[in-house]
Amino acid sequence: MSRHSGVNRATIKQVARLSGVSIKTVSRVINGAVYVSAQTRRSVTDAINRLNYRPNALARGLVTRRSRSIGLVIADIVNPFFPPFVRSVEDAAAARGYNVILCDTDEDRGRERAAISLLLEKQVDGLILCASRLPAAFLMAVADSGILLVLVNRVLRHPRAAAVVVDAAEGGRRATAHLLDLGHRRVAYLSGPATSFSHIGRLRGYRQALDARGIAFDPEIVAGGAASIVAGGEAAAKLMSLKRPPTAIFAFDDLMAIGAMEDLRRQGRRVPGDVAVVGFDDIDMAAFVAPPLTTVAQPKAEMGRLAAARLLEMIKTSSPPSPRTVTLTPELIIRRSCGWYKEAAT
Amino acid sequence: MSRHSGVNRATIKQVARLSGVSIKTVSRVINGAVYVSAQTRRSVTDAINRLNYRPNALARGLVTRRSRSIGLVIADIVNPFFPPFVRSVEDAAAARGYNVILCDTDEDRGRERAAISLLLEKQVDGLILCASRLPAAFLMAVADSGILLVLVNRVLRHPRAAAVVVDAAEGGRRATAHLLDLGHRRVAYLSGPATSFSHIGRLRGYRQALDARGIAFDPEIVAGGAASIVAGGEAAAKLMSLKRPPTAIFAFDDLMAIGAMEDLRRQGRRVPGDVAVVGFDDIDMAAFVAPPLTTVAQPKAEMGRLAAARLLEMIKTSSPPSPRTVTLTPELIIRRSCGWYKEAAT
DNA sequence: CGCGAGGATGTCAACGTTGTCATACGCGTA
DNA sequence: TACGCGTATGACAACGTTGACATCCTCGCG
Repeated sequence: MSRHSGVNRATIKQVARLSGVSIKTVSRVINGAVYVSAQTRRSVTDAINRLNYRPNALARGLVTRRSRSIGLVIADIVNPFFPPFVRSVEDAAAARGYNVILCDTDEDRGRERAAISLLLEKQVDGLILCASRLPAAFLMAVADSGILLVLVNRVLRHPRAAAVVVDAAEGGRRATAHLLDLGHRRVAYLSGPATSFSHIGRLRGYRQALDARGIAFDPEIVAGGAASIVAGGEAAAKLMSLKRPPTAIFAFDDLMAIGAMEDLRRQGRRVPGDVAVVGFDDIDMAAFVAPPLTTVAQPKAEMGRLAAARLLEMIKTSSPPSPRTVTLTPELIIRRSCGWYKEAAT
Repeated sequence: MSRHSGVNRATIKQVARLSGVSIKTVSRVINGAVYVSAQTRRSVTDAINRLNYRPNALARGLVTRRSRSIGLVIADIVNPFFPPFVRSVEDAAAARGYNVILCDTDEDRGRERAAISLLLEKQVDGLILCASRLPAAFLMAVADSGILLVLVNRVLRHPRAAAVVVDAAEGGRRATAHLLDLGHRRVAYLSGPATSFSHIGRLRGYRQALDARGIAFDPEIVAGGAASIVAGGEAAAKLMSLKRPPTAIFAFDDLMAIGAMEDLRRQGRRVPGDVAVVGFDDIDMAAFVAPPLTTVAQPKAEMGRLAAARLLEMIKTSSPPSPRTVTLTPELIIRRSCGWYKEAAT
C-alpha cells in the first residue's frame, strides 16, 4: 500500500473525500461531537481506518492553542532520585493523554534557560521545573508570558505557579538529631551544590539540630559541593584527614553518602563502627549497599504524581492553584550505616 | 508589563509591525537568512527582544513538516539500565536543537502501541524504540507511514529503519563460560521476560557455552520471567530448593542478580562461597552491592549516543541508514560475586 | 547613459485543523 | 398552514509560520 518511498500520511481532507462528507464533519467524528448521524459516523470511521489517518497534533494545537504536552526539566536523569519522579509524572500525564518532553540541565543555569525557552517554543501547556537554579525574576517573567508552572522543591509567588516541596530542613533536623541521639558529638555535613535550595534547607536543619543540643556549628566539618559519588568520597577523605575528624557524617544525598562509605572502607575505617553515615533521598541503591544506608526518604513518586496532577489541573481549569504550595514531610529510614542496630550478623 | 492575567505571547506579526517590516523579513531574520541588511536585522532583533517573541514551533512545524522532536519509547525509566541510555539520547538530541518526548511502556504491548500512535500524531521526526515487543508487521506498518525508526536490541528490515544492538548471545556466552571456567558444572539461568529479544539472545549464549563444554542443558535450573529484584529473589529461592541446586547463577540482568544475592544471603548462603552469581547490564548499583557484582556490561551511553546520532542523521539526509545495523559487543566485568578473586579482605 | 546582476524586501498561498456562523431538513404544535 | 425547534451538515476564516515568486532598488560596467 505504501507509495514508492515517500511519506504518505493521510489528512482530514482525504478522509472527507473518501467518505463523501465535509472536513468539518470528519472533525466532528474525530472529536466525538454530538449531532453526527450514526451512518455518517460509521462511514467516516471506516475511511479513517482505511487510510490509517491520524490527526495532526501540530495543526490541532495551532488552532486550539493547546499542545497536550508538558515540559519536565530536571537536573539529571542518571541521578537515581529522578527516575521514580519522572516515571510518576509520565504516568499521570499519559493517563490524561498528555506527553512529556524531558530535559536535563546538569544543574547548569544556561542549559536550564535554553531548555525552558525551547519548551516554550514548542507551546507546552505547562512546565514542571525540578529544583530550578534560575533567579526568581526570570521564573516570574516565564510565568508572566502565560505558561503554567509547577516548581518542585522551590516556591514562587505568582498566580500561575504552584509548588510541591518536601521539608528539607525537617529532613536535615531528623537525620542530624538521630546521629546526636546515638551519642555522636562531632557530626559532619557533606554539602550539596551551593546553589541548591534543597542543600540550603538541609544545612539549616542540620544546624538547628546542633543548636537544639547546644553543640556549636563547626564550618571545618562541612565539605563537599557536588551531588555525586566521587564528590562524596573526596569530601569524606578531606574530613577524615582533619586533626579532629568527625565520628558521624550526614550527607546531602545518598550518592555522596555512598561515595563517603566507599572511601571510608578504602581507608580501613568501619561503617558504622568508626564512622556513622546518614544519607538523603532513599534511592533504590541505598538498601543494597554495604552496610545498608540509613537515609531520609523523599517520597519521589508521590512528588511526581502531585506535581503532574497539580499542573494538569491548572491546565484544565486555567485557574490559580490552591493551595499554592503542597509540603511533604520526609521520613527517616533507619538501616545499618548509622549504627543503631547492634552489630549482629555480618 | 503582563496583561491583566491572560496569556500574551507575541507573534511574528506584532514583531513585524513594531519594527516596520513585513512578516517575511522577520522570518528571514529569525532563520538567519542572507540578504537582510544589518540595519533591518538590528531593528527586528530589537523588536523581538522588546516583545520577548518566540517563534511558535507548532506553526513552523506545520509548514516545514519538521517538528524538531523525536520520540523515545522505553520499558521503564526506573530500571537502572535506562537512565544513562536516555541521558545520552537527550544530550545528542539537544546538541542539535531537538527535543525528546519520553514514553514508558512497562513492556506492555498495548501501552507501546498507544505511545507510538500518540507520538506519530505529535509529528515527531523520528522514533527510537527500545526493545520493542511489537510484532514486526506492526513496526513495518509504522515505518511505511513515513516515520524514521531506530530500534535498539532488535532489527527490522525496512528502508526507513536502522538498529543498534548489543550481541546478547555473546554476552550470555561470556558470562556462562566464565562461570564454567571457574569450575562450576551446574550453572542456572535466571530468565528475563519471555517476549524479550535480549532474553532470548542471552539464553542462547548460555546454552552455547554449555554445549561447548559438553554440559547438557537442564531446563530445571532455568527460572524467572520478570526483570526485577523481587523476581530474581523468588527465582533464586525456587532454584535453591531443588534436589540438586545450582552452584552458580547467571542472571538475565543485574536487578535479578541482586535479588538473587539478597535471597541467598537471607538463606544463609554465601556469595560467591556457596553460590557464584553473574548479572547483566552493569548498572551503577552493581559495583556497590555486597559483594560487588560480576556482570556483563552493556555500553548504555554509547548505545544511546549511537541511536540518536543515527536517527538524527537519517532525519537530516532522509536517506536509508548505512549500515542498517550497528552491533556492539558487551564486556564481562569481573568483580567479587563470581568468586574469581581469592577471598581476601571482607 | 543604459543595462544587468545582485541585494533587499514584500505579497500571497499554502500547511491541517477547529470555531463561527449559516443552512437545510424533518416534525410536532399552535 | 405556518412556526419553531432539534438534528445534521457545510462554507469559510482563522491559527502563526514559511516557500515560491515578484518587485524594486543600487551599483558597476560597457
